[in-house]
Formats: sequence, C-alpha cells, structure tokens
Amino acid sequence: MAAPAAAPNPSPANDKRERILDAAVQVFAQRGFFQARVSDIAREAGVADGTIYLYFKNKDDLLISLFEDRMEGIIARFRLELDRLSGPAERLHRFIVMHLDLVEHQPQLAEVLTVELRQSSKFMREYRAPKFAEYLGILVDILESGRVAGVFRPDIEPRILCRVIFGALDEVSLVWSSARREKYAPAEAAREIWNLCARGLLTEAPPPASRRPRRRRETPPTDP
Amino acid sequence: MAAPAAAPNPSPANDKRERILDAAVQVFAQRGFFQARVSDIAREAGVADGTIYLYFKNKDDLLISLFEDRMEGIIARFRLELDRLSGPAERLHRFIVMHLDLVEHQPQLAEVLTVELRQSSKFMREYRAPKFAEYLGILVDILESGRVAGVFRPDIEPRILCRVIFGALDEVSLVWSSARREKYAPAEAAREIWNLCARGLLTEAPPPASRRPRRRRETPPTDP
Amino acid sequence: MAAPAAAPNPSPANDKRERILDAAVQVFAQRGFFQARVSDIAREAGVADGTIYLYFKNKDDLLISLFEDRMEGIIARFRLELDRLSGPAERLHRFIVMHLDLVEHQPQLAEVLTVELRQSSKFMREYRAPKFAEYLGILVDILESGRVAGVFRPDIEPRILCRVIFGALDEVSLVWSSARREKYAPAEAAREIWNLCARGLLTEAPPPASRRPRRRRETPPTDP
Amino acid sequence: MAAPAAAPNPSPANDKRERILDAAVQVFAQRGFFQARVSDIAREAGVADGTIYLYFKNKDDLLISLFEDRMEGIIARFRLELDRLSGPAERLHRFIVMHLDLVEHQPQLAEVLTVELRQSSKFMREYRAPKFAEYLGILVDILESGRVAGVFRPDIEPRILCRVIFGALDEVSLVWSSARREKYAPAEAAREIWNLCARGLLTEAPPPASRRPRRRRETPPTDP
DNA sequence: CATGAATGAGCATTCATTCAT
DNA sequence: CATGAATGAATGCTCATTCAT
Repeated sequence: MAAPAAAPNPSPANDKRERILDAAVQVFAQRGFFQARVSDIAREAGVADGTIYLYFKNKDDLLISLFEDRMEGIIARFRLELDRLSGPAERLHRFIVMHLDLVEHQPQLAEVLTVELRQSSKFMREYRAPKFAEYLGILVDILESGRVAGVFRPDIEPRILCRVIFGALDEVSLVWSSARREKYAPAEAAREIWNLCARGLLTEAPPPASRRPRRRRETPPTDP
Repeated sequence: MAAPAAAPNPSPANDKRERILDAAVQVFAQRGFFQARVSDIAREAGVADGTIYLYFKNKDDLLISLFEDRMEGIIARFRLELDRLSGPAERLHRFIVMHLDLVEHQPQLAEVLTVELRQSSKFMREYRAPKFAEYLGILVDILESGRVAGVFRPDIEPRILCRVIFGALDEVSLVWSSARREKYAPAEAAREIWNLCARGLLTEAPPPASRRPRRRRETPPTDP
Repeated sequence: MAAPAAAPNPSPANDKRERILDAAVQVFAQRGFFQARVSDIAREAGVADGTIYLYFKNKDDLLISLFEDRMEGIIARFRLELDRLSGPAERLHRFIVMHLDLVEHQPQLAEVLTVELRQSSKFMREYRAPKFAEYLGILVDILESGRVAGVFRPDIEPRILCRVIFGALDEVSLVWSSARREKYAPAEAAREIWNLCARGLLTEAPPPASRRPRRRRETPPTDP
Repeated sequence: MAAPAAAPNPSPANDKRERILDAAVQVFAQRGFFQARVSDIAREAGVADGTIYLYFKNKDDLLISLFEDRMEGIIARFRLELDRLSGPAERLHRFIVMHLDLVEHQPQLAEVLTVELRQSSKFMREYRAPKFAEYLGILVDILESGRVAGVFRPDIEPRILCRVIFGALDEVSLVWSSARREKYAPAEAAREIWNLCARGLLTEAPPPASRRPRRRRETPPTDP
C-alpha cells in the first residue's frame, strides 16, 4: 500500500522486494537498525546495494515498509483466527497465545517489529505506525467488548490496559529472544500472563466453588 | 571552594563526571543513543569533547555507566521506601506507584534507562546490566515473599511475572513519554496495573462482602 | 508513416536521435552537464535510458555530438548569410549581430554550446572541438581578409582577436542568459561590441568630417 | 570574512585553512570542480579528509570561500596599483595588463576563478559572487569616469562594456591556459585588447597628426 | 587534569552503464 | 531496435576517538 520510491511492478520484481524485506528482518534483528549496513542487507538478499533503492526510498523507509508490510499479514491472521471465537475472554486468551506463538516461531521478525521499531522511533517520532495502532486496536476491541458484555470489570480502561498487556507480552518476548530460550518457554509466559489477566479482569472474580463451572465455560483453560 | 553540605564528594572531578552523566541523560533521551553525538553531550555538559574520555572509556561505556550509576540511586530509594512496608501487596503497589512516579518526574532519565538501554542492547549483548537485574530482583522478592506468605497465588512464577509487570510498567511509561503526556496520567496507569495485579494475584480473591474490610487492610486502596 | 516534407530524414531512428539531442540541450542548459542525469534526458526525450546508448557512446559523447551537430547547422547558417555581404566590416558586424541573435532566440542551446562545453573541457582536454574551431575560423577569415584589404588595421592579430571578440560575445551572452534578461537587450550588447570594434573607446581619435561619409558607407550603422 | 563552518582560530590553524585553499586551487584547476575529489584536495594539502570540514561547510563552500578569499587579495592589489594612475585610459590599460599578468603568473588560480566558478554557477545560481561584482566594479568605475571626463566616448554603456572587456580577457586567458602557452604570450593578447579598446579596428579613423601627441600622452603606448 | 584540533575509518546514497527480455 | 530493472563503483560527509599542548 505504501508507495515505494519507484516500485517496479512485475511479479519477479516483487519477488526481489520480498527478498529484500526478508533480508532486512534478518539483518535488523541481528545487528539492530543503526548498526545494520545497507550493504549487509543487500548481500543477504542477494541483490546489489543500489537495487534496494529501487524499492525503498532510504534505510528508514525500508524499516517502515518492513513494519507495515509484515504487520499487515500478522493482523490479517490474527483477525481470521479471533473471529472464530466469540467470548471476549477466549479471544483475549487466544491473542496472548498467538502473540507469543509468533515470537516463538518468528523470533527475528518479532524482534524487529518490537525492539527495533521502538529504537528508531527516536528519529521518526512523527511516524505513527498505523499498523501497530491497528494491532493494538484488536486488543482494545477485545477489552472493550468484554467490558460492555460484562465479562470484564466495568472500571477497566481499555486504551491503557491494551498497553499494559502488550507491554507484558513484549517484555516477555524480548527476554525470551535475547536470553536465547534459556529461561522459560513462551507457553509458560502465556500462562502467566493469562492467569494475571483472567483472575484480574473477570467480573465473576470471586468464584465460590459452586460457580467455578460457569467460569470454566466462559474462560479458556489456564493450561491449554 | 567550601563543599556544599548536600554534596558528599563535590571534588571538581566528580562534579565533572556528574555533569557529563546528566548531560548524557538529556542528550540520549532527546536524540537516542546512536543519533547522539559525543560532542553534543560535551557541549551540554560544558566540557571539552576529550574530557569525556577521561571519565569514560567510550560512548558505550558512558551509557553503561549512566545506567549503573542512576539505577544505583533508584534502587536505594526504592529499597528505603519499600522496607517501611510489610505486606507484599502493599509493597507491590508501592513499587508500581514509585516506578511511574519516577517516569513522571524524571521522564528523560526513565526513557534512557528503559528504551535506550534496550536499543543499545544489540551491541552489548554481553552486558548483563547487573543493576537492572537488581531492580527486577526487588520485584521478584516481593512476588516470591508474597507467594510464600500465601498472599499471592501459589502457582505464580516470580521470574516470569516480574517481567510481565515490568513490561507493563515500561510500555505504559514509553507511551506516556512519547505521547508527551497527552493520553493519560501515570496515576491512571498505576491504578490500572495495580487493579490487574490485585484482583489477579490475591489468594483472598473472592471476598464476600463480609470479608472486604480485611482485603482493604491488606491491599492498598485502588485510588490513592 | 509518410515523411513530412520539411524533414529530410525522418526515419524513426533519426527522429529519436534528434529528440535525445533536443532533450539534452534542455537538460544540460538547466542543470549543467555534471548535474544532469542521463535519465533526466531520457525522460525529457520520451525514451528509455538505455536507448540513449544506442545512439551515443556515453554521456560525454552525447555532449560532444550535441555540440558538433548543432554547431554544424549554425555554421552553415552563418556562412550562408555572410556570403551575401562583401565588406569585412559589414560581415563582422553581421557576425556579432547573428551571434547575439542566436543567444536571444535559442538561449538554452547557446548556453550549452558555450558554458557547458567549457566546463566539460576539463575532462575532454583532448577533444579539440573541430566545429568550434570552424566557427572561430569564420571570424578569423573576416578579420584576416579585412586586414589584407586594408579595412582593418594592419597590425591586428586575427588568431588572437577572434578570441577577444568571441570572448566578449560569450560573456555578454552568459550574463544575459543567467540574469534572465533583466539587465540589457542583446541588441544593446551588439551595438556596444560593434562600436568598440569599429571605433574603440577613445574620443580623441575623431575621424575628420570629410572622411566620415566613406566610413559610413563601409561600416554598417551603429544602430541597426 | 565569510564565516566557515566552525573555524578554529590560532594562526597555525589559519595556516591549515590556507593550505587547503591552495590545494583546492591546484586540484580544481587540474580536474575541475565536479571531478575533483575532496580527498584529492586533502592529500594535496597534507591534511585528513575530515579536516577540510573543520574549515568549510562542504565542497561548494570550499569553492565559494576560495573565490571570495582570493578575489579579495586580487582586488586589493589592483586598487593599490590603479590608484597610482590618474588617467582613465592609463588605468584601463593597466587593468588589462594586470589581469593578464595574473593569468600568466598564477594560471591555476586564474582558471579556477573564471572557468570553475562559472561552471559551478549552475548549482549556485543564487550565489551572486559579491567579490566578482567588486572586481567588475573597478572596471565599471574606470569606464564611467573616463566617460564623464570625456576621455571615452559619451555613448558607451559601462555596465555592458565592462562585461565585453572582461569577456575578452577571460577568453584569451582560457585559451592561453588550456593551450598551455603554445599560441601566444599574454603580453600579445594584452596589446591586442588594448589596441581594440583604444582605437578599434578600422583604419579609416586616423587621428590627425596634430592631435596624436596629445593622445600619446594620454594613452599608454601600444607597445610597452 | 583539560582541551579541542585533527584524524580517518566507515557508510548511505547516486547514477552511468549494461543486458536480458 | 527499445526497454528499464539491475548493477556496483565511486564519493561526500560524519563523528568517535586521540594526543600534543
């Protein structure tokens, strides 16, 4: 969607654009945006340095495009999956699990999308990362609908809470990525975060033993 | 010439070192680590470029020293304050409030300590940030002691949960900083995070109306 | 398909070559040789970048070809016109007027032919610009024939003087072009140069009244 | 006068600035502005590449500074010399001789001041070359004062004529420089230009014998 | 201890030219 | 003949770091 500097059209060309984006994910994840050389990305992509500038205006634009492009796919996948669930609690649980799944299976992409974007936010304060907003929007919608439906506490503030949950997910992801998988499995983290959310958000909070069954039906199991 | 009472070691040298660190906080916060020029910091500190290298090995070392130095003070303050509280819940609440207080009143320092450190983590993968570990350690201790004391759920994993909570605090701080205070007040965020923790962590969760007074005593008020 | 009457050789190929040369005049005049991009010329000509290399060896060759090509036409026109005049003085006057006429009516071409050629002379020291020599040759011939005929002073040095006059014309043209016509009209400049050639500057060399009529007949009027 | 990027002060520093300017004259004259590499100039000056940027904002600024700086000295020398002469004719003659003297003894400087400046004028159309205007101003003043004094024809237009004479000098200089002294001596060219100015070309304007002595006194000898 | 002029390695970006289609 | 995507050599400029003063 975002128009590149002077984007060639044919499908083999798009293939090249794709290869550059993939290479950028690898290189940005490994070296960080500022320490990554454009020529590193070119080599990784198997193209000449100059070719990158046929598809992206400059190094910044490459990062932004990468972000927009990859987020688009992720958002679509998330939406597809979440739309199959009805209860806000299930959907929140699913969101948490999917986010950490992504981190587990595409750690480099995850790293770039969170850490690197944040780091470059310094020099692109104006770049509002619309796709990131959209991603958070999914979370906001879940929280808001849950609040309205009476499943979540009425006093929650979705705009803030979405950041709280995202921050938790992001930090946990970062540690897992950079600790190189030593400390815990993403599934553990997912359980921990979900538990925090579940027992903190639900209106039916004080489930007397008798009421537990009902909550069980409404909230996904803690250990999936 | 006479040393001011408040400054324990105001020798010219330490004074200069301190000025450089202060300047570094400003400049790193404003431009980001990679975009900050050493000469910017020198100018801000009112010293010559070369002087910085009398106190710090290089630009990286300056960031690390800054981190260690400032974290030390923060940790000390946190410990002092937290030691006056006994209940794990109160202490956790206090931790959340203090963290966001710091962000509110020293936003530039907060930004450097979290965002910038993470961004430079790329090129200092080996730097384990001992002071950051110590900071998290405070949180871990609170969680662990609460778990042991039966105040927090027995199935929590403090090593993970401390990250969850820190991530939530950090993200909320970042948004507040970069949104330039537009969206919400740190106090709101503190309440949101605390509520999430409180109703999700406490074993005494289902307080029947009759038991509420007891919880009130045990958990700090949601709206301070 | 049917060749227009006016164009002697409007085969598609020549047409394209011509369009490229025209485009080059525009672009070189506007941006200068070194700052002009080959792709700019291609766009202006409405051809692909690579097409230019079917007609010209490289960018340098394009400039040289442009020069040779356009000078050829100019020289032919000058010769045609000058051959109709007999007196060296009239012919010199006509040369001056025609040169400045060219500048006035084809300013971009004039700029490229003089300024840009000179600027690129740095990297083509070997290129002797035969057509330019031919152009100057016209002037030399006028001067020499005038000297031999006794119309011009016997002590003039045509090889040098032709440069003097050309330099005067060229500078005056440059100013007129780059000042964007603000300062004076080419006709004024023509008069000034011609007067200098005809009479010099000094007042104290007044031709006796009696001889004036003869000079008047021999020299074209100062104000044409 | 023109403030450089961040000019160091002490005399040894100015020495370096001077060496860079000298080197720039050599390199610009030899390769032309666009083809000259900043690193060439640095090597020629015996400094590091970066040092140039301590004294000049960028490559353009180096050329402009060079121009302003060298022209200043030249203008001062010209003024000093010309102030010792009273008659406008003598002064004009002297100007011509001095200009070509400069070309003869500092050919590289002359080349840069005329050819290279013109060539870069493309990308600094806004740079009005104040020192060049000042230089021309000397010529304008000579012409104007001569006109007012009745020594020069009353119908001359000094603003145009100064360009005519400068153009003649410049072209003649260029040829002499690039022909590498083969064709003629600057003194010859000076004589030719001066004769043109003094007497024009036409033989039929013979000053009566009686008036010659007065002219002889007023105008410098044709053959010095 | 302090200085800040000098250094030079490092890198993003441009653009003339090529060649597969 | 024509195209224009791809190439990659070339270079201006920056800035962390040093060291003579």
